[in-house]
Amino acid sequence: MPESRAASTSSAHVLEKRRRRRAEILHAALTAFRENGYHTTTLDDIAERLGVRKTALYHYFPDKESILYECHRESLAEIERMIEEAQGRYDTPGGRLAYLIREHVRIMTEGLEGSPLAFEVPALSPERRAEIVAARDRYEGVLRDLIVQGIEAGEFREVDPKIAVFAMLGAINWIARWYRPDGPVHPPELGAQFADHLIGGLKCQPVP
Amino acid sequence: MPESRAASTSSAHVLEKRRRRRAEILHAALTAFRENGYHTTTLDDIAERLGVRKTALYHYFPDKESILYECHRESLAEIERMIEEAQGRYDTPGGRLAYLIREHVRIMTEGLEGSPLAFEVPALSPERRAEIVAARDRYEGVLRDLIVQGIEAGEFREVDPKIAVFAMLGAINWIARWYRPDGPVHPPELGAQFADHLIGGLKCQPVP
DNA sequence: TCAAAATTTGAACCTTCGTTAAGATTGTCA
DNA sequence: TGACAATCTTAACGAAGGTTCAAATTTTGA
Repeated sequence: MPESRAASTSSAHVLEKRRRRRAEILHAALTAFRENGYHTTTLDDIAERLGVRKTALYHYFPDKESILYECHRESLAEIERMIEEAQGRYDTPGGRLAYLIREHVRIMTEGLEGSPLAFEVPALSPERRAEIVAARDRYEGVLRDLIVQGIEAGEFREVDPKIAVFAMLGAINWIARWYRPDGPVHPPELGAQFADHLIGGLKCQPVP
Repeated sequence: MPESRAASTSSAHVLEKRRRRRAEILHAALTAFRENGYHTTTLDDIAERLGVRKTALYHYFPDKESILYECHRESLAEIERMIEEAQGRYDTPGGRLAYLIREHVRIMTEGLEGSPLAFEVPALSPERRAEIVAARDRYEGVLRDLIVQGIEAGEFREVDPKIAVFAMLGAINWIARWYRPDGPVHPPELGAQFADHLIGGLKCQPVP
């Protein structure tokens, strides 16, 4: 069972090579999942993108769901890194929120890393789903807190923070559905407009 | 083949009964699809919700995909009815847009009708998918036009209309992912806040 | 260069689930 | 009530695709 082999038996070079191969597989899988969804993507599909037979994948992952799971883990790691970065970086809640939106958009578009996190969560086993959902909830909590702070500071009007966060995350996650790297929309402008749109909507009372 | 039987052979009463049963099946399927996704939902799951064996479903629909397809058709009909209603109803682009957002939110929450339209599109066959996507594109075009009009009228700031529409639809479609009829969020407030948030964000230049 | 480890392959297995066929039960209506 | 349609059930099929396994091939490192 190569999957659980102790690191001590292999040289650093071999391990590094293996790590890279795993990353390649994850990337191929991620793209396939994004294009066709988890369930309609077969292991053959993923293997074909790598010029290999599907059984070769079992040398790196114990089963199909684990591939999806690792995609989720990577997304979450990226999100959490982003939250770290945001700490004490801007002095207004709106500023921090704008930063998070721009970064999240970047993550969603760069390498499409955030895509599976947006969809395909129900495909995971209960335990893994719980883990992913818990992490996602933490992130939502961070956003909610920023909105509450913005309201208290008078920067935002009084909205239901929970609903506002759902609106933002919906807009961002939906990117996985329409964005294409070779399309006309470019990530930086996308992030900027999303930040303006979603945060502007919290600041201004629309006239009825 | 009861699926293609001519109407003339059956009485109005029988046809009406059959129509209601079909609606029941669609509703059960819709709920199941929404909770677990199309692919993880089995015909047994749907049948169980109706207290019936899965083969009974074949008396009403030729196959599983057709059930999903009919869900989509109903969603689209609802959306198109909504667009009709909006015609010449408000005099500013922002007003019409706000109406559409509120109504779309209502459709998404009432009976969860809009849910499958939001997700599960890739599960359809190419022909059917093309049909659904075309209708969805028309809807997006309506929204885009309203935004362009709003910009020209000076009601909105200058944004990329396409991106703005994706932000709105993302926020709205995402409702299917988190909204629960027995949850704390109530549709009318949800629709109102979404309209304020998403349209307010088009009106006001956020200070950086 | 050579033995051991790593990687990939081909073939077969097995489960799930959509689907079909034929018959039983229920409902309709003259 | 009786014939016919409508509805549902039981049993079984078959294809798709994830998984296992033993063997072949390639790579590693001394």
